[in-house]
Amino acid sequence: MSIAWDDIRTVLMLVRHRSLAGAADALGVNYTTVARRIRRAEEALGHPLFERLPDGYRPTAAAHLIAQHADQMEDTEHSMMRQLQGIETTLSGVLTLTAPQLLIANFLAPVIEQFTNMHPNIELRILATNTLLDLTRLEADLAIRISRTPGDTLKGLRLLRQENASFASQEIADRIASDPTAMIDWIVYDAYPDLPKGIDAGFPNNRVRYRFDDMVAMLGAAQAGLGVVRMPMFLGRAATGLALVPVLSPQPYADIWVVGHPDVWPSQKLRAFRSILVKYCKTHKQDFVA
Amino acid sequence: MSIAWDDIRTVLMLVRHRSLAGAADALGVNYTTVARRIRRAEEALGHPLFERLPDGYRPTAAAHLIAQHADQMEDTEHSMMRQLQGIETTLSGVLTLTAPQLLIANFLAPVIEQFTNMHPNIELRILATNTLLDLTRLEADLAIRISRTPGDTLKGLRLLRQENASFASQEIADRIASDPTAMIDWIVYDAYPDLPKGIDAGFPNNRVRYRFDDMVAMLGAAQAGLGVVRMPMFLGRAATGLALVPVLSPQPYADIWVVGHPDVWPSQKLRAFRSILVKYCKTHKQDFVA
DNA sequence: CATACTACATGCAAAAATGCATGCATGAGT
DNA sequence: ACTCATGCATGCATTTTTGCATGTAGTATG
Repeated sequence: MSIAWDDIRTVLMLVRHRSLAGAADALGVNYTTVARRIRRAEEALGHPLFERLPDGYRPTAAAHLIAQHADQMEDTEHSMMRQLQGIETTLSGVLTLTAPQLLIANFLAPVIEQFTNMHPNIELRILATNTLLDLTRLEADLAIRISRTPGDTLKGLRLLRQENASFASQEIADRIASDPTAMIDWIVYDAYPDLPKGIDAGFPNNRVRYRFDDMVAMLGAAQAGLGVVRMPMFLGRAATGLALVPVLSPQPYADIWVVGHPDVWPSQKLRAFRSILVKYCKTHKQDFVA
Repeated sequence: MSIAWDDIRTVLMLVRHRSLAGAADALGVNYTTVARRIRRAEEALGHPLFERLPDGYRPTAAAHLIAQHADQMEDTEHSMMRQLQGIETTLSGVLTLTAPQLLIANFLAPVIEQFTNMHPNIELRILATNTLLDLTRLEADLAIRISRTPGDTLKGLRLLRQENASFASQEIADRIASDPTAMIDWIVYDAYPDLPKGIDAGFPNNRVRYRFDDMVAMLGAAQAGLGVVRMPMFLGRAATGLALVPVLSPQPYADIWVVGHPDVWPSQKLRAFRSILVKYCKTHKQDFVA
């Protein structure tokens, strides 16, 4: 009566995903393999672990017990992998980075290029995403985040302070300049559906015209001349066809941080990347404020 | 960059046993398999884990890091296996019991027989040993131990209080009875090399004649008429050819306990065994005291 | 009622992992 | 110097594991 560690992990995944296919995906194997490993585990333990119902596998109490412990084992594994990364000294292998897509497209691209040129043996993997990835699980080694604080248990470095302002197409900008009292149409972010605070008293007529849940889309809408958007300074400047409009005076916005798990932080690869990143940010500070 | 859990376990075993063959034994595989799994792990991590020296594999820092975490994972696995045992309700499968050899041979045999008759589907595995097995690692499910306390973190039930006395062959017993002042030869246990305390004043001449490190051997020596041995009441009575000699008056000795890990303790199989065991002990109390 | 979809079982061929036999290097014992 | 034991590498045959193709049951959907 004993069980292979790989099979423990398979039970965990099946409990977690509730279908052979889901578990198989998570494990990177075919779902038939999952079915067979489960059967093997059940035989090894002399204990049924799942009920085979017409709509899927349903874990028994024993399976839940296993999953609970396997969860702990997985935590330990992740901690191990992070620490292995942390003691890594060679400048080769993969380095995974995550950052907001707009920051990559409009600011970080040169950093990435410079890094890959300087360290051709490091394969840089970029995850452009808006959701926060879990650095504890090593979904990424480093994350560049826009937030007021670095993560809870993460180690972080403040790269830049930045400011917000209002931007619109050149045409709209001209119109506002010529008649500040005309109605100004705003494009706002879904999560903050009201008019931005701090609109200058010289522009009395404002209304929310569009609400988007995606900043890329808002940028496009502004470029197409649909209205005024509040956005970070660097973005308004970098995006073609947009002009600063003085409706909203520049105001501080969430800082830009680079964060990582303390375990992997000391790795040479990460040091190398941070050094280039920090240098680049220092020389481009002025792009982020008025 | 990731690693199979079975390979983590293999690294652990190789760090622990310091040779392919040792690790292979522990894992129940051929040593070439261990070598290949290690190579695979190194390739997966892109990291050497062992130096190949002429006299064996020597773990690198990374391997030690892995072993350290794998150790934790193993603890979790053991805890899992124990709890799985604990929720077991079927009266089938294996039940592993450990007890001192002399207790099995001279007292427990009927319990074992009765149990296997009542529960023919349970395969009873008996480890007759003097060393303490690790119940945390599930080397055994239940242990019967002679000691003053139950184990530290173990759950225990006191089965019997017992007393010691002095025994010898009939011939010696007769000689002592006819002349209490004649020299009495003692056979003592290596760990307590002096004459036992509490020898009755009526027997003034005593000396240590033999020292053994094994109780079975001492028993044989006493039966062969080499001298007087202090031993538990039940043993002196059960062993053929021995008679109680009044040199040492009966005195309390370490109790007999049945102990187990709290996780596995509730299992139906263990309950069943304990119930037979306890009943048997109750009806045989008198064999253990004067 | 036909249709598509999900979730799984099963048989077979391909791929991977394993065990075994053989050979080499080193160190200990005689 | 010779033998033996330990510890490992390598090539090959076998076994095990895996993936894929096909088939079935239940469940929506129009």
